[in-house]
Amino acid sequence: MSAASTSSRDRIIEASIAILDGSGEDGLTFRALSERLATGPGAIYWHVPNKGDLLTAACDAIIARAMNAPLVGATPQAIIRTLALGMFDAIDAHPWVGSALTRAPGQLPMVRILERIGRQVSALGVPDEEQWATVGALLNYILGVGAQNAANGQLGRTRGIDRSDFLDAVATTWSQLDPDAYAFTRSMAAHLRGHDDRRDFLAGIDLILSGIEASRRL
Amino acid sequence: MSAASTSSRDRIIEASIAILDGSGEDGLTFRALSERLATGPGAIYWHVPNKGDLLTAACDAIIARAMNAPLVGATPQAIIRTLALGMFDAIDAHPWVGSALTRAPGQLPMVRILERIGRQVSALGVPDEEQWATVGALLNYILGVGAQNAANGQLGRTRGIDRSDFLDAVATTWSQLDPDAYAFTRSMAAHLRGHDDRRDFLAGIDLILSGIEASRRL
DNA sequence: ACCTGAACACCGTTCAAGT
DNA sequence: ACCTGAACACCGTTCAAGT
Repeated sequence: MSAASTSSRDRIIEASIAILDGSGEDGLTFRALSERLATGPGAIYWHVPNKGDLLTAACDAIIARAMNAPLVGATPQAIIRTLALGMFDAIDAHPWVGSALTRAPGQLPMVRILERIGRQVSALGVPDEEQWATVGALLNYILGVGAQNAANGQLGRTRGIDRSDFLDAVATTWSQLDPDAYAFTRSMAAHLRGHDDRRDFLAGIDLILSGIEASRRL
Repeated sequence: MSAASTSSRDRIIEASIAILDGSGEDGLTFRALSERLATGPGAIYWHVPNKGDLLTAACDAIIARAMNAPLVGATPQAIIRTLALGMFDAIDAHPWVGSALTRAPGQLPMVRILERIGRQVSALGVPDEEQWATVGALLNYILGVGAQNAANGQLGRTRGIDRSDFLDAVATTWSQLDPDAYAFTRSMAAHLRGHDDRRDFLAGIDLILSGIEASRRL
């Protein structure tokens, strides 16, 4: 627990996060990593078993910070909203976390989120046999948004276009779709441009929360 | 529209689906693909611009079949349930579709789902300015489950363990977590073994649907 | 117009050899 | 105990050359 000392493994993970933030998932390479750490590719394998585990460890470092933030909120609902927003902001700042999360099912990063949200679902009074499905709904929704954010970030980097240019391009494509076959999608093209991701994310959380409350009243 | 003729591109996509189903995402290689098609790797590039687009095209073929199935259901809610289950079953049969979907945001596969679900959300009477967030909640939830299914399938293949062995391993790990720090996760370990993914998936859809209905009543 | 297959510039991972 | 760096077995993609 000596906060001062930093192990080789910690340095590897920190360097990985820096590379992932700067160059995305494709940028994280054992060669790039070893260059940054002024060592050989083989050295890293002494501390980390493979690339998948390295990505999960980097992901876990981010999730741990987000989930250990102090929880303000009077009600379980308010705390769930705070936790969900914490996840959104973490993934927004580190888009690669969104895809890293889904690739490590049942592992530590996911468990941290499961635990935090699960306790609030329990506090909400959801009966035991419904808790798993209820937490799952919240978790999978957060995961879906996260994965989508990750994909957008990745696309933006590889094609060198920023977010609003990308949304513009999608909106244009949508508005040129067949009016009969894609009436709804066309009607959404306009919304696409100006919409606030964070606000929409929270609206989804609120929808699930009110669904939980409605179920409780039956 | 001559259904009898099959273009080279169609043959490439069919072969890709066969490889993806049999060997997973890592198995889809331009070399493996060209071998199956009895041609050279370069030939494929005449019909498909790159691997990403190939994956999206294969994904779209699966999604198109699922979304074009005849819709039975008296109410918009019932139709949404049918559509969602269609997605679940498609991803269950082709796990790679789950991750391919998230990697093609705003593109055709996603638009097909958006359109089908969006129309029902509209039929539900959700006001225009809430439709985007509402469809997004359903879509992102489905996406999250799909991505998780894809990851499970991938993990199962690379580590050569089947689903129930994997769940067993996760349940064992969870039950050995710290009792104070991970009380909720530990209590879920038992549920993990016997749970029915498809039923839980539908429970999540119903939670969102009842959340939508509750919002409408305000 | 479409196909061939060698070649290029990379990967993750291993492993003998060092300190 | 930990690091080095060459080597192995792959990738996606390109492109001159063919038909």
